Amino acid sequence: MVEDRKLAVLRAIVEDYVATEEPVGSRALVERHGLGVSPATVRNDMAALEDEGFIHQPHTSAGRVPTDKGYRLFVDRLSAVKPMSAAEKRAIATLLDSAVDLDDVVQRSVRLLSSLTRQVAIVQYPTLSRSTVRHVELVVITPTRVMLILILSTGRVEQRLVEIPAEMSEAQLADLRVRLNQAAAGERIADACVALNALPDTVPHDDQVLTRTLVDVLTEAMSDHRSDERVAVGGAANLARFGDSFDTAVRPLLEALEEHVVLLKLIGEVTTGDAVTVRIGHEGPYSELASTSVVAAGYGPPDQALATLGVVGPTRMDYPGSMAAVRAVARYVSRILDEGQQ
Amino acid sequence: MVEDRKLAVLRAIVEDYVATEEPVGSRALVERHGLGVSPATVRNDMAALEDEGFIHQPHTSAGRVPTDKGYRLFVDRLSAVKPMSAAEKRAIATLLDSAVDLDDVVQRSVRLLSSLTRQVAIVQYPTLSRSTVRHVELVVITPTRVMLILILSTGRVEQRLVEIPAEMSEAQLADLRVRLNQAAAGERIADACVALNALPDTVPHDDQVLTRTLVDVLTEAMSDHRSDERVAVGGAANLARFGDSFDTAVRPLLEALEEHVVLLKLIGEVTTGDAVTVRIGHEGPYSELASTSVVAAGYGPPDQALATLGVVGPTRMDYPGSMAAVRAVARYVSRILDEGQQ
DNA sequence: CCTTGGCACTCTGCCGTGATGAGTGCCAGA
DNA sequence: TCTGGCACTCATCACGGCAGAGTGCCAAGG
Repeated sequence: MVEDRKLAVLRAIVEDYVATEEPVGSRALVERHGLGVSPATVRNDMAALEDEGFIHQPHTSAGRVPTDKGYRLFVDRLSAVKPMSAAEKRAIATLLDSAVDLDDVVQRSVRLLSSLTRQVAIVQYPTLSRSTVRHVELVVITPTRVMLILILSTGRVEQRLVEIPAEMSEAQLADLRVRLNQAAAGERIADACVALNALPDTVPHDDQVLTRTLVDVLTEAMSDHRSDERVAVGGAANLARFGDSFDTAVRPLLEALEEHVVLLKLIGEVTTGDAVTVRIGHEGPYSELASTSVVAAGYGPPDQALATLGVVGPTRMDYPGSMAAVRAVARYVSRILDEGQQ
Repeated sequence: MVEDRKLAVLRAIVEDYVATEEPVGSRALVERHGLGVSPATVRNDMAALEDEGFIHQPHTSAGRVPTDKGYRLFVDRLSAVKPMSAAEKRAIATLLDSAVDLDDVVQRSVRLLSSLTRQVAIVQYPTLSRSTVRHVELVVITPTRVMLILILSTGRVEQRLVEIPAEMSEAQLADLRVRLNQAAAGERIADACVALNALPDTVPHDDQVLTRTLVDVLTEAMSDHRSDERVAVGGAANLARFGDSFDTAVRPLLEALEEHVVLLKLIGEVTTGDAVTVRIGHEGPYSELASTSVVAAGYGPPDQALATLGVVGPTRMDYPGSMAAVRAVARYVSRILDEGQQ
């Protein structure tokens, strides 16, 4: 079937171009892949593929390079996600299992992803919005200062130092601690905010101001967007590997890496939950990053994605490998977080 | 005085080279700086400076470029730390004043430093070793799991989830909390470890195993070197500005930025407390970073440096400006931390 | 109808050449 | 001690020609 061979040619072009980083010609193609036809035949197919917009030649008498559309077809129909080797799986498992806390899990994931894919890795911290409040703790620092500690189901801890208007007795403190936890513990962030804000009206008049102060700080801490926006980045050194496309890929990416909001938007628009999302070149939201691709996946409990992780690299990247690594890491991280949960 | 003019020539060469990034010749020198002598005279001085190893010419018939030794002389004797403008001072103050917690202070400092100097900024988190324990908190998560929270005087919070061998009553928990705090609160890390480790012997026999478990986790958390080694990095996008020296400067730096241990060693060997340290090119500990310089300063309470912050860039950098920015930020951060202390 | 070998054509990349110009070192004179 | 002059050295650039890779097209064969 002719159509089949054309797709085989496209696949071969993508694979060769990713491997060699150079435009690939018809001769090299038939030699390296056992296509069983002559270069001339391949040339005809290439001309057709070019007409359809899947490949493109930088100039007459150069080899062909896949277009974004070509990569898209490759990812959608021509590539199988290649399974991780047993050794890689073991490496992932042992590295992540020995993480001591949430921060550590995220840090290790970033390192893992970047070294597995030899690409820039991005891991979003679990978002607050979908997690629940596990505990609220009050600690007296000085007579007029209290440290407010908020522990969430994801393991994230937020602390705030609060100035209180007047001294407070141990009994008051204990009472308040109980009340705060009754209102918030076990609730989702949004629900906890509502419950907490109703709290001041239920306490003795003398405590109302104090309670209001604390509740305000708590709700601020919960809705603090900083926490939603936190990401970890790693593997920037891998950018050095494609020093050739410095201005089109390295520089814009370096700039983007500083802007965590940009990164979140890059890897963030993943709705499909478990599946791996691939955004190729111009498909992404930023025109400056038109020659980079993103491979990302959500992670978290099976039913709901807490956050996203992924890698960013040049459009000319090893998609099957990256997709496999991203999927594997996302799964393991989900499992780790799930275990830490109870 | 001849010697004086030679130094003036060196200063002019450094300033011009930093500004233009190109080897500077005798003619350009007398034109741009009012040296009052002819190019020929300057050439003689240059020849002398070259003999003494302060400057160097890439090839015959090229202008001169300062050597590391030349930059060193410039930094030590020829440059005054240029004071920050009032606007800059205000910007630093307002940005840092609105930080909400330790993490935020560090993050903001990194951003500040990198945007002030247009260089890569590195800020070490305050080290544990010199800080004191402010409070230890126990929170029951499930009947056999306890969240242990350690709050330090620097504002740093460490949390650990601990499996306990048997269920524990509220009373036991409260008792233990008091005991732990009596032993550790207010003490330096090292002293707290000693006191805590003596604790299990003083409690009723039934509680000994439990206490031992918790104490072990606490001491582990305190001596956890991860925390000593934490650094924040920012401004990597500024690396894009010297894309010319990609292989000699950008690539090694990118690689170093991943290795936080390396970064700590880079900015870390500062003993002088308040003063700004400059390490130029080969003076540093890593031969791969021979064409980069580090400007760093310790910060923390007046008497003791808690940690270090600084910038890394090409040897061809604006030393007076960088030194001023580093010093200013170090001072403001010290003040902020000091205020947060009480 | 598809495939194939052949052939002319079009580029890019590379190399050697020569001209240009910036910058130096040195020397003799003020 | 400074200065102007002069010969000299290199890097850089533009130019032209050459080799090589790769294509498109065509006519012949399965």
